[in-house]
Amino acid sequence: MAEKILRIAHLDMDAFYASVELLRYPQLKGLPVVIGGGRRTLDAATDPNQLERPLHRIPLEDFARLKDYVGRGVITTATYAARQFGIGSAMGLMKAARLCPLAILLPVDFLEIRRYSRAFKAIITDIAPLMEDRGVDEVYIDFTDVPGGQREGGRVLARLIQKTIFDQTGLTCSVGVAPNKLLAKMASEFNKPKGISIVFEEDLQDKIWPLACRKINGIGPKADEKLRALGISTIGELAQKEEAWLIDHFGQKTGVWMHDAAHGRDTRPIVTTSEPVSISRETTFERDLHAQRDKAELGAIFTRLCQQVADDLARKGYVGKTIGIKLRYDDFKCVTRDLTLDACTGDAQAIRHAAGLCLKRVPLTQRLRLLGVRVGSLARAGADEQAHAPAAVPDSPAQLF
DNA sequence: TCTGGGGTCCTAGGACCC
DNA sequence: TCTGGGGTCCTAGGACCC
Repeated sequence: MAEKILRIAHLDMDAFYASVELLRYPQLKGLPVVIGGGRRTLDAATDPNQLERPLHRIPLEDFARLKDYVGRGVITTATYAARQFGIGSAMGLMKAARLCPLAILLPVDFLEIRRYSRAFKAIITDIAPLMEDRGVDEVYIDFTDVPGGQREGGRVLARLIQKTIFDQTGLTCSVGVAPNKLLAKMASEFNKPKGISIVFEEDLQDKIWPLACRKINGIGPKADEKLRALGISTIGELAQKEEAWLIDHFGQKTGVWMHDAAHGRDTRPIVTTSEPVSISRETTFERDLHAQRDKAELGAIFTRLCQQVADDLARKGYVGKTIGIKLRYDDFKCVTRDLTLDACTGDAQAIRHAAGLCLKRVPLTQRLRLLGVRVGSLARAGADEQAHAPAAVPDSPAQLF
């Protein structure tokens, strides 16, 4: 019997949002479909009175009505047929409408997405219990000690999981199996869709070094740009650099990490459970609002956000003691302020009060496009039942704007 | 006619304590 | 009265990810 080696898998659902929609609307296969939306699209999608969710043709000729409907929504995903028009994820829906007036718009059905997300993860943990949740459509799985996890480098188990997910949900996924999370994540992208890629340590030069640095999970647009400016565009080129040189240019921590990553080294374990660090709610307004002129509207939104955060905390069973706000101005510049209380709270009024104090520390002459409320430094509710005295200062929402 | 929402982690400076 | 550190907490901003 061959020696047991570390086998870490990264599983990524193929076009998850679009695939879930296509299960419901198979007649849309091959058509340009964009999935996403603003508040109104989402309201329509979750309206229990609408038994059948409408399919919306984007009518270019009625731009005003469309704008009113999709607002400032962005695209979550687009089918391949839509991508051919230049439409892509995170693009504004209005821009997409211009690029492809006949595209079909589907609101994201979050309940359905969550249902399928839970379903495929349950299938995985039934087969391989050590799973790390990385969002709705991605997980890491430790194959090392699972039956079949060592056969063909993990291919046999990957195939079993793929097939079981497909048989039970109709959805497809791609899997990469490697000695660690870093390499597994890259491997899962090699053969999309429905791909399986097996990477061993000795594959580093052949399979990893030719890739762009941007393929490393953790190197984003900024770091990539800086690397390019230094004449480095592939992982292989990055690997040629001395660690000390990278530390000089990127700092101690990032420099060491980059050097390790380029050589395929990653010792992060699979994390099967984790506690949240913060819980927040934010909203982009349908139009930019002014602190003075739109005082009432902003005040109402602010109060609603605080209430939503309080509800989220209660539902998840947390309280927190750092209350923060986030503002985005009409020029997209962003500021945050926070305030740490003496004790944890989950109370909407207390959150509203603390957030109000934060708001007073921020310039409010410019129009706003987004407002957010955050609670951090979380603790489990009821862990210590210290009665948090409600602030003596009267809550005065109207004065804040 | 641009650009969502919900997160995590890191850095860096200042306060404050030992 | 000059010269130190280290450690922790708080705050603000930013990069990055899904």
